[in-house]
Amino acid sequence: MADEPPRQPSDASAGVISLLLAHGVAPTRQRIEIATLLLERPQHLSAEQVLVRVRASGQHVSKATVYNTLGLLTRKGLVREVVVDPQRVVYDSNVAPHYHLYEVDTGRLEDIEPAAVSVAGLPSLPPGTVIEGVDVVVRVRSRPAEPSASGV
Amino acid sequence: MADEPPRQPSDASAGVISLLLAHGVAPTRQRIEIATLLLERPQHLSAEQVLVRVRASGQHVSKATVYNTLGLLTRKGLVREVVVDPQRVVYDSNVAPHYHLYEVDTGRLEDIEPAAVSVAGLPSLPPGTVIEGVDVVVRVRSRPAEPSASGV
DNA sequence: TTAATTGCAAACATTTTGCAGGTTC
DNA sequence: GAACCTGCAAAATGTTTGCAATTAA
Repeated sequence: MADEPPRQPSDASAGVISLLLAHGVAPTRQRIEIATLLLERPQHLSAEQVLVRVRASGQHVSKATVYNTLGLLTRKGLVREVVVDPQRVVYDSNVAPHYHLYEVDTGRLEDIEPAAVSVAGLPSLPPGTVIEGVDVVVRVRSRPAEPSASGV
Repeated sequence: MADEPPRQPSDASAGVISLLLAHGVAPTRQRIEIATLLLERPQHLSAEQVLVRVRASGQHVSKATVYNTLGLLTRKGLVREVVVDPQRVVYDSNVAPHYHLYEVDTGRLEDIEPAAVSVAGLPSLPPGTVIEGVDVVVRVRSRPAEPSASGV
């Protein structure tokens, strides 16, 4: 009843709304905001980073809603959780099959094309189980291993 | 509790003590206890599980010491951290190259022989970096994929 | 002795939860 | 109008840290 102008979906939002609907996610303002931000391009964001960016864009979203939404989007297959750091879940907007390269010194996470790695000969699975996914993480250090005895 | 006999290193402890010394770790009672428990056979234990088992064996070890020791043993190459669950680090007493199979429903973690999987064609690494390790985690679900209403 | 190690509890960071109030269809 | 969603704050992990007391070499 208030004379607030109705929210006009932008082009980007329109696409995201369709996507959310297609995946059975009710497109609320917060979810649209979060999904638009994440799906705009392939990237890796933590919940905290999502919160900061959404707020930076002028919208208000609570921390709880960010967590709820990221969990929902993951369950619905719109984003993917990546576990490389034990203390922080990263959400990957690239849900196509691919692997990761993780720089342990900097925390930088980078996609690896699936073609670049071949995983073959998977083991016999426990009975009654199916593969949900195969995660490959190449961990790299920024400095070459230094010999323990002699310096350079 | 008073007239507790002085702790005599058992055969197992003797081996562990040598191992600790060989890796530059001062063999204190707590470290011996934790290392003996972990290295007794290939297994995956969380810090909490280590704490419970050490105490079950009659020794007292504080939570802080368990965390400190597990971190130390990891740094010294006696155990390996496995990150599959974002909310819990698992310590693997098998430091030989191998991969993991993770049952997401039960939390069960199982080793996969490296021969069972082939990872080839690693990508070009960022300049100045070296591979620290390649983690492969096969995630399986206990139930077959149920058909979703809409295609993926 | 002397330096390292332990234990306790408080601090911390991340994520989850309960519930009142708001929004949507 | 009914059902769902959001926000706030408190709770629930899991892990780290500060510092005094203890232990090992």
